[in-house]
Amino acid sequence: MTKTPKIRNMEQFAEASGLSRPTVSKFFNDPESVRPSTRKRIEEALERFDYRPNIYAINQNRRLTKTIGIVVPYLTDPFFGEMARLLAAKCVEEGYSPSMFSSNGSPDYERELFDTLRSMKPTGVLLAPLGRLSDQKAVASFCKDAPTVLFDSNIKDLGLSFIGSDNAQFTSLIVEYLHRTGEPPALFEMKTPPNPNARKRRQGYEEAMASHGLEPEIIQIEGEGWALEDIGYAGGLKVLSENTFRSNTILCTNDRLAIGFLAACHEKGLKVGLRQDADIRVAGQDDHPFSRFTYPPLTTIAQDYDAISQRAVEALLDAVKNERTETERPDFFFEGKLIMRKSA
Amino acid sequence: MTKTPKIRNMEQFAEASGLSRPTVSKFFNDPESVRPSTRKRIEEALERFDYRPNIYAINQNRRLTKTIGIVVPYLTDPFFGEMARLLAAKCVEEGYSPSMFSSNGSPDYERELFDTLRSMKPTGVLLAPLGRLSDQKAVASFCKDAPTVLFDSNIKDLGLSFIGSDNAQFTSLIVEYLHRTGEPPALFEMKTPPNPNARKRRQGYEEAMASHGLEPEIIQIEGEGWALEDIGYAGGLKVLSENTFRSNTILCTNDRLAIGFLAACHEKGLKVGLRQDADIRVAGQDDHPFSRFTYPPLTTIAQDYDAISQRAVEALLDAVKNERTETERPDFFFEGKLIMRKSA
DNA sequence: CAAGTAAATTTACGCGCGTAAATTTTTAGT
DNA sequence: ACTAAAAATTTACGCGCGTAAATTTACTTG
Repeated sequence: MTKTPKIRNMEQFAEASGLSRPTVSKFFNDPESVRPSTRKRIEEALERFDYRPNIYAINQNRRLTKTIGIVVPYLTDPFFGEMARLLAAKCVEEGYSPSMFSSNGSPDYERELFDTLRSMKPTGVLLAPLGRLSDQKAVASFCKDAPTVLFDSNIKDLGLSFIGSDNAQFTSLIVEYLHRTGEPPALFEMKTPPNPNARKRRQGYEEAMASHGLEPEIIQIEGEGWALEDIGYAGGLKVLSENTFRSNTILCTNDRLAIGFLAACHEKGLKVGLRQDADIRVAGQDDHPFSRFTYPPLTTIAQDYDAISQRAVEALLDAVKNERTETERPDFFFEGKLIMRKSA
Repeated sequence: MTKTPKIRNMEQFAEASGLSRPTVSKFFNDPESVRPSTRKRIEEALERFDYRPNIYAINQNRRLTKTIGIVVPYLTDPFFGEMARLLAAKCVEEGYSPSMFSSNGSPDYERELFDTLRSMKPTGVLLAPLGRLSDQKAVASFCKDAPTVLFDSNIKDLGLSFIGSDNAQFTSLIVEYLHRTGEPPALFEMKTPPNPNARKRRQGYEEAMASHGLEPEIIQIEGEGWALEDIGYAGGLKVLSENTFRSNTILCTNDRLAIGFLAACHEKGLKVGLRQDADIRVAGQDDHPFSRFTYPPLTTIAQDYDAISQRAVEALLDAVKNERTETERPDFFFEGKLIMRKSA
């Protein structure tokens, strides 16, 4: 544990391992780039003298650093917490240092983060933009400055690639299920959703209903920002009081809204679920980490967090490696899996 | 928006603003350290030529960087997501750049993070250790290397300070409430909790019960790790099936366990809540972001996230400023507020 | 307006490393 | 064992900034 004299810099470490500094430097940039025998000598020296190159000195001279920025709109949202966590882990696996940021739902702060990220000279950035709230010009100019892959929330033609969900597939899958097992669903959504996925899901809903020869029924609620549970709760109370919708099956645009809507149902004394004596069925979309623990457990469409984060990192590194530009912009839309629980 | 010629370094920026480089350097280290008139000149130049000092070059020469590390055990847990988010925001307010990390419940990865953090030469680190799972020696040696303030999870005598909750107060508050409004609670806890707060809360429970002249009743469940909802659910199913406890009021060590336990109650067809016709009352501790939306809404004790994060940053910067050592180690335990909802 | 002080400037060095060019050593191939 | 190729070494420069010391300039106070 206690390692011998203190190594101050690469010079001293090179001396201690009996090599020259440039060779050691090569090793740290790519261990494969030196002869196996020298690699072994360096690795042995690393055992004896704990030394790590000064990250700041390294990065000062690199045009691009071995860093990847990760930006999510709101870290408290477990969906984004999980994404940030998985993305960071994948970056580490690939030998990069991730830097995580939360834009906290604020376009101003998102813009500040762009400046911070620019000054970090990262290899690339994995960005879940605020969506509708984002300063579109700022995002566009940032994407020009740093290799950026968007995820979760798409902005047309921006970035090297977009990784997200096939929202239309999500909705058609669950509409089909709900229709097959009971009344066709009404869609419960925000009038002005912060995230563009909502719009795609509405379109998906309309198409899915049409394909079954059904009349769509859309319930739009008020509310701004990212406190989706609150918005779903307040909006739910309102529409349940006014009783302005026909269907006994409510499909929420996303799980967070559904979680709020469920609370509103309980507040109104409604029995939720797929049993005969239930008053209403409720479904969500996303398979939020908590959806398994709502009452009743929420029927929803699961995103494949792991696949999405994996692909996002791959797409970024691939684009950087092959010096792709925004013109190609391959997008990946992952399909969701129906998770049948007791709420619908 | 389009700013004139490109500034490559501080030299050129100094020239452009008609000042010398050392003066400009002083400005960036502390804008107050230059005369108001020169400050104005620099700020005007900043408007015209967007320039930001190279962070790597800056940090290379500083013994300590203007960086603060933030480490949480698990970013997907909204409690930690929220703490990380708030801590990062406070750091920014104080003029520091936060770096967030999640140790992902892994002692090995926590140790790796320590090395990463060491090489970052941060001004300080805000660390929520894994707790019982942490490599105690590694934490201890890290605390010696970098100014570290612990939060959430205390490890005896380590770090410059500890910021957390007054766990005994939490428990006594809610025990008093539950006792006053119905049967005194049984405590529902993990046999081997990952976090030391659990132990404190059990002690608090035992004391509180004793102070009311009541016999404590402790229900211990199996389970390892941080998937607390799952553990609470599985453990809940088990104890509800065996029906081995007397009280109709269950106080969970924390909200996440309670969320799992609630799901188990529903699975077993139990009516939860404070109404006459309910079978069981359930309460938690922490006021987890999701607790407002459980069914029934969870009665709990609220941590003051904002105050805790504020104090943690203050404590760290204060200790660094005054070069405090681990010997003093002032600790802060915040009191909780009873949040009465419908589950108990 | 003088002296005294505070601030800015000039000059100069160093941080720890990347990296290029020229040279020497080691390795692989016949 | 000899040669060509590969790898390592030596030498040297530069990156963008912090920072110290000595000096000059600007501001404050009576």
